[in-house]
Amino acid sequence: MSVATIHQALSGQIAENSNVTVQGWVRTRRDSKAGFSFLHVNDGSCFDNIQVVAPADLGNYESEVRKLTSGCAVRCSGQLVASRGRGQAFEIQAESVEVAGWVEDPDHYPIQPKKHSFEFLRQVAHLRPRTNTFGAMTRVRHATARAIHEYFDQEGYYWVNTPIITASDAEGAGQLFRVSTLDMMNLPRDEAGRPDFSKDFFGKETFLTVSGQLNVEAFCLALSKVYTFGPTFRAENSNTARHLAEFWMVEPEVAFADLDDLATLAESFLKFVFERVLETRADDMAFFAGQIEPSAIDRLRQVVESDFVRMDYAEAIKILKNCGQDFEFKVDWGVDLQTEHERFLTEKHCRAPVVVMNYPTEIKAFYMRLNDGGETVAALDVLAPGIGEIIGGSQREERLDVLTRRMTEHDLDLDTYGWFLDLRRYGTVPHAGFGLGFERLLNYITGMANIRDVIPYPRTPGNAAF
RNA sequence: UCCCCGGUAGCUCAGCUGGUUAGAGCGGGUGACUGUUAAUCACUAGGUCGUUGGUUCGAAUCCGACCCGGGGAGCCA
Repeated sequence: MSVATIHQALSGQIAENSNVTVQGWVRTRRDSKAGFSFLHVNDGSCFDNIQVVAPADLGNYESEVRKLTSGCAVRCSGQLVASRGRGQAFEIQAESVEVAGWVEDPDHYPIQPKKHSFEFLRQVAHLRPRTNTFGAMTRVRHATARAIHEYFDQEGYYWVNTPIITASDAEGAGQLFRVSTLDMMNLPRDEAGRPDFSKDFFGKETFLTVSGQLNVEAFCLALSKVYTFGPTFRAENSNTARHLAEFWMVEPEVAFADLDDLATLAESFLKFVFERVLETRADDMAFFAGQIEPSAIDRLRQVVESDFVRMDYAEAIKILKNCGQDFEFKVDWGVDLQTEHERFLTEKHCRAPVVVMNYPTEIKAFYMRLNDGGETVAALDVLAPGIGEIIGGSQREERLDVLTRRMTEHDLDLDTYGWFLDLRRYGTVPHAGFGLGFERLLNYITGMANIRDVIPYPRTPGNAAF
């Protein structure tokens, strides 16, 4: 009697009429007076449950099987047979049902076979993996991460694990989480009375990273094609469906590449990932399209099949000014595009993903490459129908004198970033990269509305439970 | 951080212009029925109405404060 996953049992990988054992958690139980009970069991290996038919002549039928409720852990052995009922091809005719773990106090078990609000499920984050939605989310999250690694691997990129703890603030802005082992009740002080970080663990002030980009640039200028994929931290007091204090970010960085090369990469990357997820998690995507967001599958297909439109920021502004649409935020050259503008461009004007390129210098970060004339930098945003910005990136400033000047303008400490400037001193080349919020990508793929529901344990202001 | 909305049974909610013992569906228990599909039917248990002050003869209902949750904005990925 071999142990099988429910996926194996249901997908025809196991010969009909052979004996199998499945292990998982009961979703529902229905009793039939004809002399058996139906157990629906899920082990997370696929979206579907397997139906176990438990006959009344099992030794523990009255004492145990008839007392099973949602959430009980069971080991079921028997013959895998063609189902006599509708709704599933195979089922297990049980010869034994062993209860591995009971549910204490079933009428208070939070996960019932019914719809729960996502707000409620966040409060039981340790049990929500047992729901259809979070099972599907977890598998799609995995499939997406895999697709990302697979894409970069086949394109010759190396995954670089940049540090989580850092002494530098990558963007010169944004709130950071402090990392310290100092005794907060008894802080060592310098002469000015300020905390003396030279006594801290690293001998200086340190934080959790807000981006791996600066660190990965060093590897880019040696290994040519690299990317980061890891956790990122922002201590901003943002309370929205799109922000987390701890999230995962993907940041490819390519040497000998310009902004157009980057736009090409972004397009090919997104298409590959969407296509792969649709292919590998068809069951879960069907669930998201059926229960969460009707367009979930169609809009991914549309991105895969469409040609991305490329336009300059200046052109985007011109379109928005002349389109006759009344926007809440006025459009003019020099302003950053609001979500309403981005969505107009991608959903109404182009009806396709749009890459907006060459933004005003003022509204972008110091490391982005200054275009001729200095008015704009070589930055791009990829806008997708239904969500807006999904990727932001730029060609990097590779010229030492220009970068030094811009860092000074942004009030950055040149000593802290000495190593970053070194990269422009020794064999500098044009290079470019982008950043993609992994959870935002998952929101887009699954149609889940809140970013707190596409990460196992969301960290947001005032909430680090579990 | 700002602006709105909400907190009533294990869950989803109704009740809220103040007035006898606070309701429903689902879930739990018991029974009936059935190769059932979130089955169906009957019965049943279950609530200090977020906390705390106040107004009142009387507060789930009105007012204040606080706590928690959600939506929107800003910031951004």
